[in-house]
Amino acid sequence: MRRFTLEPEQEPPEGGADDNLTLDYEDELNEQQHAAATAGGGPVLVAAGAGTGKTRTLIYRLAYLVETGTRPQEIALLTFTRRAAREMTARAADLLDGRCRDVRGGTFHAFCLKLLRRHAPKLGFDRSFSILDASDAGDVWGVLRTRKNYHKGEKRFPNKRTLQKIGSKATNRDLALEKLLNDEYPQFAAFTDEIRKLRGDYRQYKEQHDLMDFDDLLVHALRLCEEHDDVRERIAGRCRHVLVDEYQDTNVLQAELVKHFASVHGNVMVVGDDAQSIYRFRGADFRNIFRFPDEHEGTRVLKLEQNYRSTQTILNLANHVIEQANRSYDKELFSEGKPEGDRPALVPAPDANTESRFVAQMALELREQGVPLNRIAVLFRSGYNSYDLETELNRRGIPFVKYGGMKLNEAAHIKDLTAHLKVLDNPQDAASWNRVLQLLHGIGPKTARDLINWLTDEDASREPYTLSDDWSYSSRYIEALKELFSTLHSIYEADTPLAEQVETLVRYYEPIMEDKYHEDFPKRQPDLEHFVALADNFSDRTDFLASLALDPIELSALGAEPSEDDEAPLILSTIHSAKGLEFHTVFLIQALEGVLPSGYSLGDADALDEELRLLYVAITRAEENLFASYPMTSYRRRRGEYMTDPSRFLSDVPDEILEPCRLVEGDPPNDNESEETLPPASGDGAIGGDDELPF
DNA sequence: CAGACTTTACTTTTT
DNA sequence: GTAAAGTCTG
Repeated sequence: MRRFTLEPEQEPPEGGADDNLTLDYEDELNEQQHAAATAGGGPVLVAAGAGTGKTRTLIYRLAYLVETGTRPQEIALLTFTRRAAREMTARAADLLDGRCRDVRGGTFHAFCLKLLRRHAPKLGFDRSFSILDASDAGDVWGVLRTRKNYHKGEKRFPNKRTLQKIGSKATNRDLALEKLLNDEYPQFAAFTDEIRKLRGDYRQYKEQHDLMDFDDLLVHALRLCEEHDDVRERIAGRCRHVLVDEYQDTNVLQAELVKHFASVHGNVMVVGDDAQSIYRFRGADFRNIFRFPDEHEGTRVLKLEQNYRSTQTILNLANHVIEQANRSYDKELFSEGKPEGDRPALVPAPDANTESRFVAQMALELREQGVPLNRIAVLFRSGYNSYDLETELNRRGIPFVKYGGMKLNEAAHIKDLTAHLKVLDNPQDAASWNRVLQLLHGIGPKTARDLINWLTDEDASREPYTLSDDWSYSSRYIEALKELFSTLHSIYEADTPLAEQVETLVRYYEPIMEDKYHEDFPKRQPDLEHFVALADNFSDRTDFLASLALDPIELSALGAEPSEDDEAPLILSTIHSAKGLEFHTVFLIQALEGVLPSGYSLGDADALDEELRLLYVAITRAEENLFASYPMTSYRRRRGEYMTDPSRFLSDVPDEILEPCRLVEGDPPNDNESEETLPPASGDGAIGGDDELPF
């Protein structure tokens, strides 16, 4: 017999021999960054303060690994958003002319999805299982809740949305239902047994119908690793290096997953900042970052401390704010190589619209000074905090994009349309059938339920999307149902490209939408076209639906497609969505008690601390200027106009750190520097020449 | 039983 | 401004 000898695989050279490297890591990075980027194998924890070049370090880390012989496919880069993953791999690819492009990366959820698509049968699921987003999941809870008639009881039973939240929290925090209910939902503690039963039903339902919600992606990936050693080894074998960004925002499940992914090669680097943990509400636990060294033996802890982003005056405020926390954070940020800068300003405005005018005017002034609009961000706690500003910006024709608002797939008409696609993708998906059927005239909750029972009948071996003889349809809806089925069936049979399928559905759905939303049909209609265009980027329906769920499109970003010569837009963003980004100037609006900190957090010290960290994140986004503003009066439907209080986190900050300012209406008078002037209150003709800008 | 209509309560942040 | 629950009518 002939023998072949395989040459041993070439081991990547460990650091040191930097002669062959194309990048000068020592020159491009500071000492601490360099240490992190070129660290050898084994577990490494990088504790990085805000603005210390964390992203830059990770990018150079990627480049370094690839340059020293790790194949990009064997690097797993786990980030918090897809945007972050894309940006990072693209920037690393730029450094090494494309060589980093094949790094495997994405969110935990997306990464797990890929694993599960491959291995789902081992867990009793079909490979083509569908994904439920939070609202789909809520719909399933709703179906089960009605089925059990819990809503008819004497006392108020939690609604489907709340049930979904409760279930998800218990899963993500790995918490007993009873404890969660007692601690956080005492008003529903009496229903513990019912909710537990319902949760069992929910789990069973998903298994029977090949559905996974967001949490299941983590839970089942974990099961895969725990119950199938061979699979775990195969997966982990392909993770020669695991890199995790924003580790302070991982939950218990994700921390476990990281351990499994690194279980073969043991090369895992996590980067994070406990002071920036802002996802407690979805089960994140900043303590993960402290536990990491205990869980991974031989962890080296590296620190990034020098801040390159912000001026010292901005950092003074950040440091002062974070000191108010119950827990202490050991990092004191100091600025490196930046001028002192202007003091951050605290700007009270008489009302929300004045606040909006202030922001709009300042943004335009900065723009005149040569700061591009997309280097200016307006940050706020919740999506609705910017409504007034959006109106004001529209009125002035200032272009903007908003992150963290309504998503395309959350709009009712898009959900209707997607439900049809889901039913095509998975005829067992009762929640989607429920939505689809109830769009038809003559079908309400009861009829829909009966029809669904028949449609999703397990042993039914009939051709899908066809009517059956042994069912008595009412004449009330039979015509509509026939049309629905013939549309679905034609798509099912024809196997046309996805975009055409969607096109067909749009043509079917449009009249229904016109009827259902006739008052704002014109506003919604363009979205349907966008949706078709979106589908055109995918060839596989299941992929399209998964991407829609895991990588939702900002509704506002769709309307304004960036044509080349359009000016870059002003950035409006929730603080959460602004994580990891930096801007020349930051306006923090609605810095109000009850908003930031949110009214929901007031009773709970831990929750309050998280609100404080949120403020800290907002402040540390700013490079040069920071304006925190709030309206002194506000308006709410029931209460009418009322007086507000500024955020407790900002009201007691010494003047040397946060400069109190005053807004003055009217003509620009004296040169008092602490006063910003506004043009006279609007009305149509009142806008001065300064405001008529060449947009 | 569906659907139009009314009343009521609630509305964070994201994968 | 919306979604869920309640009420009335055909």
